[in-house]
Amino acid sequence: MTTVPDPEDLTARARIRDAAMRHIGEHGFERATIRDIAESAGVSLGLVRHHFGSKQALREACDEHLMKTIRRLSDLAASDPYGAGLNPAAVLGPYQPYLARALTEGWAAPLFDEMVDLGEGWIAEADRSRPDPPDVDARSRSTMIAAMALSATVLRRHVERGMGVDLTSPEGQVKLMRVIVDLYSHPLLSLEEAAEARKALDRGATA
Amino acid sequence: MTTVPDPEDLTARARIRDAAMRHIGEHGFERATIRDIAESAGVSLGLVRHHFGSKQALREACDEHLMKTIRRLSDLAASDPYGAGLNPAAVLGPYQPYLARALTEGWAAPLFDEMVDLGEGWIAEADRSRPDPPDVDARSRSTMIAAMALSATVLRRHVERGMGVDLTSPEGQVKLMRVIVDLYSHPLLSLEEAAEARKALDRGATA
DNA sequence: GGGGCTGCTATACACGGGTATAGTCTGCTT
DNA sequence: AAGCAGACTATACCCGTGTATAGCAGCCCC
Repeated sequence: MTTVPDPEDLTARARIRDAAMRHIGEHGFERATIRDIAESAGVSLGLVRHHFGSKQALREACDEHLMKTIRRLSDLAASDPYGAGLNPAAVLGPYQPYLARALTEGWAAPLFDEMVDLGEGWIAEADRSRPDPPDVDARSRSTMIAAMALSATVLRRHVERGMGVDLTSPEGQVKLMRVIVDLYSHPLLSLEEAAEARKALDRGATA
Repeated sequence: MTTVPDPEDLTARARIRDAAMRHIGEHGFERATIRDIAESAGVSLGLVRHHFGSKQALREACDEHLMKTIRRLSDLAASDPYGAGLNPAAVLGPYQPYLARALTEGWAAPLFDEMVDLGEGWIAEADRSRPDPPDVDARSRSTMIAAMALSATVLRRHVERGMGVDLTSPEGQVKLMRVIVDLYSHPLLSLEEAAEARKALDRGATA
């Protein structure tokens, strides 16, 4: 998107980082090998170590780059209220697979927390015009909303199969947004059903 | 939950399988070693191979066991409408980490698809009492709902951090359910906002 | 009671892959 | 011109881990 610069123009260090993000995104951290990454970047094995020191450090550099990129893109998307807000994944483009790995393989906690922070303020504001009092704190709700928003990214393969589209394609993105807009504008539970469910929980029916 | 049988009672084969599910769930398939699994199960390295043949085959046996367990539990939970339906994860107990790995590391597609199937019928029924016509097909919506329902399982660590609870504990489960019930009974988008968002999508504002 | 099966252990093999080291080339500074 | 630093390569090391083989004990069955 937006005319990616020719790989030849990038420094070797950047090429290695990008290759690492692709490989880790596709295969996961363990299965991604430094040798494959080096080959993908068109450099020798030793150069990877020269620039990053270790595989762990390479991963951390990728994380840092991801954070920086996401922050930049989310600032950019803040001006487009109905575009990116609902589907943060849409903005990430090629970084999506890496993000999914980062989230599910344990790291990337700060990124998730940042999303929760953002949503928390958003929710607190929405609560002011809400008729009934919320049953749970805004932060917990924001956490679940963040998790749900990321579910399409994290479970991308399954969602693509279920919806029959390629989520990296423009059509796929539009389809996904339509689904999300529809779901978000129609409650899955009526207020009565919700009240009943809460009662069941109050009775301690967890077992 | 429900008085787990004493590990000593289980056959070695079952002990190995259970240990594998724990280890893979905790560390992922790659980082889980056969040696550690064998030690956890209190058997020798060779016995694992004797019973399962290869690491891949061991994983497949775990998948099969997971499927069987989930089917059994979901049948059981079908009679408890407000209990498990909203939060399938609640039912899985110790199998949750393995399920998360299975979903994010590529396998377990049939399981996800089964959830989508189940939800699709559920949604088709709900559509009949819906005032406005749905914007997208039931299957796509069911897919996203399934993904969202699994997000707490897949992103468990992050959700726990955000909500400040242990999701394996009864209190954590109740808290999670309360959040979900609240979110599902209150649309995040008003119908006007949704209409506006759809318009924006119609105009092709994907970029 | 010997043959053969199953459950199980111990040990060895092979290799992938992260790490480490030595060395070359280029360009810049003094 | 000397020399130094940084980018880069080639090669070797070595440990972890999946896989394979050989062997042993108990048990059933004719």
